[in-house]
Amino acid sequence: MKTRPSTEFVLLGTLMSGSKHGYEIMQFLESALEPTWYVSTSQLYTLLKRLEQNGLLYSSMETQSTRPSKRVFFLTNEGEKAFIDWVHRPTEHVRDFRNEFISKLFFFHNLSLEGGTDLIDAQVEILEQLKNRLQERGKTEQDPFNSLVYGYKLDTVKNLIRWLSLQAIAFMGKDGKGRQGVDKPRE
Amino acid sequence: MKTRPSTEFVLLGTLMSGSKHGYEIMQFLESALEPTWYVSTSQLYTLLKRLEQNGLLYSSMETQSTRPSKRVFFLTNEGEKAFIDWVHRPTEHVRDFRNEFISKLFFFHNLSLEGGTDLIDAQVEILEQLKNRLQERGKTEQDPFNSLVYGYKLDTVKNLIRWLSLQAIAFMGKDGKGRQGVDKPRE
DNA sequence: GGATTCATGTAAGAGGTTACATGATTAT
DNA sequence: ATAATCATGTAACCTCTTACATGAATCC
Repeated sequence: MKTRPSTEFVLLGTLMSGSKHGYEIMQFLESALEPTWYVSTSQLYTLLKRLEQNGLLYSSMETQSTRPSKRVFFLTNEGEKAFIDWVHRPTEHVRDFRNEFISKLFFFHNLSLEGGTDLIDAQVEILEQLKNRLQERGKTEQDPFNSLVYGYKLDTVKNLIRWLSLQAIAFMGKDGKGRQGVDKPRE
Repeated sequence: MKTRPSTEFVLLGTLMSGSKHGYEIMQFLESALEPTWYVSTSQLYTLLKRLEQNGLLYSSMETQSTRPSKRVFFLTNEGEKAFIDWVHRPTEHVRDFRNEFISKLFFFHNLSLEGGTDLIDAQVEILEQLKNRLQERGKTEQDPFNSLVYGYKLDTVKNLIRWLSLQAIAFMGKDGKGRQGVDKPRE
């Protein structure tokens, strides 16, 4: 299965609150996701074109009297579904945490989506499993450099878990929705 | 100034301990840098060719009786200098820490280079500055999502500093060289 | 007889950056 | 006058991944 790059989902996400044209998306990303996500204008227009070709968006030109005409983009049902699936899915790789996971939190907040704490729980679960695998490896590792590396990774993962359990949970409770399912028993 | 990608420096580094042919470099990376760096064979040969074209390596074919002939690569003076410069330079961006900085530590260990603790000190210094900038930003930030993001980044940077000061320093002291300059006063 | 190891590469494509290109309007 | 804002794109290039291509020797 070919996975779509996160940047495309971020663009889809900006259209969840209503149709926008390219320049408007750019401004939105600059103001709202500034410390998290950057998309160059050239890439922005390229991606929008591709998303339309793939049926996740459609667009129509709007002529304006005193301004250049603009191409306004709308989500298709497929596009909306793709975004909703993505935003509820935890991040697989630690390297994607900073951009991808954090921008998911942004959309929970920005769009007042439900299930934010469930996403955090699922993400913690994935990291706990990784933590266990790293601890196993660390035990049997003989080489001092490899031990250092596993120690580093373990340290990183533990810190992520701590941050998720404290800061991210607090953020969701305060500002995002997502209190649904708190009583759902875990297996 | 166009900066060469880290993968090229890693290849140069593998040749610091003596000339090798492509397949040998591949095996070395698999065994010694396995949890840190991966280079596909196709990319490996592409990069070796490019490094030779850029004058950092030269090669000669060696025919073998019972095995396919192999192209053996040697560092040029320029190549050696480029590696030495790179390996002593701290990493600018946090996102490059995991691969780039850690593989620098590997080479200090693997090649018994001097100045490992100096590199760690310089890296800590860079992160301290970043930490200060993030703390400043955090103070004035009003938006709750942006606060979360700055908090996350600050947390990450603090953890890196702690890891460097404890684990990385201990590793250098135990196995790598790099005790030179320990008495050098800091400003 | 079949899998693994040894050994080297090319080609196509995906994702992203940088540079280039245009042009009217509005604010200073 | 000139700089910034509004508004959309193309082209070239870079890094890396995936797939393709070959072929002898040795191990099981």
